[in-house]
Amino acid sequence: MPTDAKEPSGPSNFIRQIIQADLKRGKYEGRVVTRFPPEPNGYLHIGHAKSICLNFGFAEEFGGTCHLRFDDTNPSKENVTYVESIKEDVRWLGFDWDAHLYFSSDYFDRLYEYAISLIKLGKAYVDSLAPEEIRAYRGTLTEPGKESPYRQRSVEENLDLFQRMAAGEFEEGECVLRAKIDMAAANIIMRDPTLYRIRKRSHHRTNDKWCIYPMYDFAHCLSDSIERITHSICTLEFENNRELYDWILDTLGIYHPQQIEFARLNLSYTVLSKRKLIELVDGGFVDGWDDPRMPTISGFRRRGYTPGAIRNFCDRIGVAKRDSMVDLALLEHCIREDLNKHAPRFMGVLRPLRVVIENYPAGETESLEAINNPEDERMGTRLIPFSRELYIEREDFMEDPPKKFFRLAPGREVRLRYAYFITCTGIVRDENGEIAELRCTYDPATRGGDAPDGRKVKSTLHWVSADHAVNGEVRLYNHLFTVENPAAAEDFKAVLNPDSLEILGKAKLEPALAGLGIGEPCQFERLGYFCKDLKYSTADQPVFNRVVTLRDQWAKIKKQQKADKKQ
RNA sequence: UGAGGGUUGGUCUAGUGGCAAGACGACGGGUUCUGGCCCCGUUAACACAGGUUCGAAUCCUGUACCCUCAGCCA
Repeated sequence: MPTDAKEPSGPSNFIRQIIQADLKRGKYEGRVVTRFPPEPNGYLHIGHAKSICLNFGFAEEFGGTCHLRFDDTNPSKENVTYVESIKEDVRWLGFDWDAHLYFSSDYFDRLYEYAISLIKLGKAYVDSLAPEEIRAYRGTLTEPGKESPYRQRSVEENLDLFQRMAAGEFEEGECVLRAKIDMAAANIIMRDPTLYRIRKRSHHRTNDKWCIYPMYDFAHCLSDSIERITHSICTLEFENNRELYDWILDTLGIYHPQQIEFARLNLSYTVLSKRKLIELVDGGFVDGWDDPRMPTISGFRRRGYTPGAIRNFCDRIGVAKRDSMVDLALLEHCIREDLNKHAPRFMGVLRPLRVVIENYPAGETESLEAINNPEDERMGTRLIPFSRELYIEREDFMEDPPKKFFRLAPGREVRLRYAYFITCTGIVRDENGEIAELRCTYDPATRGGDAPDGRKVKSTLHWVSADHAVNGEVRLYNHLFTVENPAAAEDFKAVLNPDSLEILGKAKLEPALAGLGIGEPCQFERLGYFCKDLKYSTADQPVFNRVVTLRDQWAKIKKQQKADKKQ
């Protein structure tokens, strides 16, 4: 094994075992070359991240290389915008293809020559059947197909016709190049599959050089072969195509990588099909590909997820061949775990309730020291202004508190984090009878947050000094869908969660938050992790995205109490 | 009812003839200036039926159920 090999991440899996066995047997002379082959027709999502981590991960683990290859064989769907976004996303995830950036379209000349070789071998022919006829001739899952009347064309005629296809002498749909295999094959893929079709479209890289384009099955195995890939790792839906992958390379007698299939990722409460994601974007159901609710890499990035959390998630979900649905809770666990260790803490009040400390001198301000991250003392401390009028979270006060509610209530004493103990002495109501303000007293002896007499309080609240608060907008995100498996719904758009985005326009934030950079995740103590949005933040008003909530014991108790009441 | 795959706690994943393990979740407790983190504990699985074997999640046979394939998409 090469000396630069890395430790495997996560538990072992069947693909690693295949690679290890191949290495042991000396197959591929000890090389490990993988590739990530996206089609540039959409943005990358978390399912692609699994594939990226697998391919780049194995290459790194075994001291090999991983190629980034754009599978751009269909000019009617692909464009450069997608190429750029994909490169950005792979880089952001932390992977480096080094010099190995390729395009299937780079191989169009060689692919054309391989097609000529197949024709000369008598293994491919130009078929002039109409598309509907080809479908009818293919047979069904249980009945064999019929041979095309054009199947017996001579090598010379096929060569001539194929060259004329390439020269633009035929219209789209008039003819195709097909492999000559077996119209009665049990595997439908093998019933003379189409190799080349005519598309009179300009390609984003080869422009108007070609009007014939290779199909996936033809281009993919040959691209793998040309790049001397060793392990061609793809998803389960290509299992049936492996027979064709092998047939093309064997018939041509050229270098033959091994295709290995694994189960694609399914994540609860979201969809991971490119088609459905495009529908959400085009239908205006979300705010673009990078909407923080989207399961795209760019969506997670904007939401405030870190590459490390996503990589860790990919390691932990494992790889296997069975269809599965991973619980979104695992992804949330991964980002909490990362951010808990690394994110600086701040205080921010989402739904402000004004509090006046009656025995605190008006006009006075003092600074209190707060710890930036209790998990990492190297992150230091900061000063927070305190004054007579503050804001606390509306839900941290209840006039008539139920059992197990430890927070502020009339006559009750609680701690303001890093500040003082306060006791609620009165409620001020507005004309509608709603609670408009709280009157409290503070105990000067508890400065910093501890009582010299050793008395305890049941809870600690976050707060922001009214005069010093920065106004901001906060966006709370919830599951995009109301059901675990929206893909199984009759219409997945009908199960979109109407509450997936909640905008809070009147948040009061600790002044230090103004200095936080765009996209740097932080914790709002007791609430969750947030990060400043790169699209909507302005110089005078920051907009914060909630990455994920903190685990919330009280929310569970509340839910339970509500359920008990119903019974 | 053609072919190719699959089936281990609620979820994901190990196991490769010898004590069914880990993570997430859920539940309970401890600790705590975040009802966070951390710590401890509980819960809970080999699809089914036969067979081989001293011994089977693992090997064999059969059954059931699930997924993929009938694009000139990938």
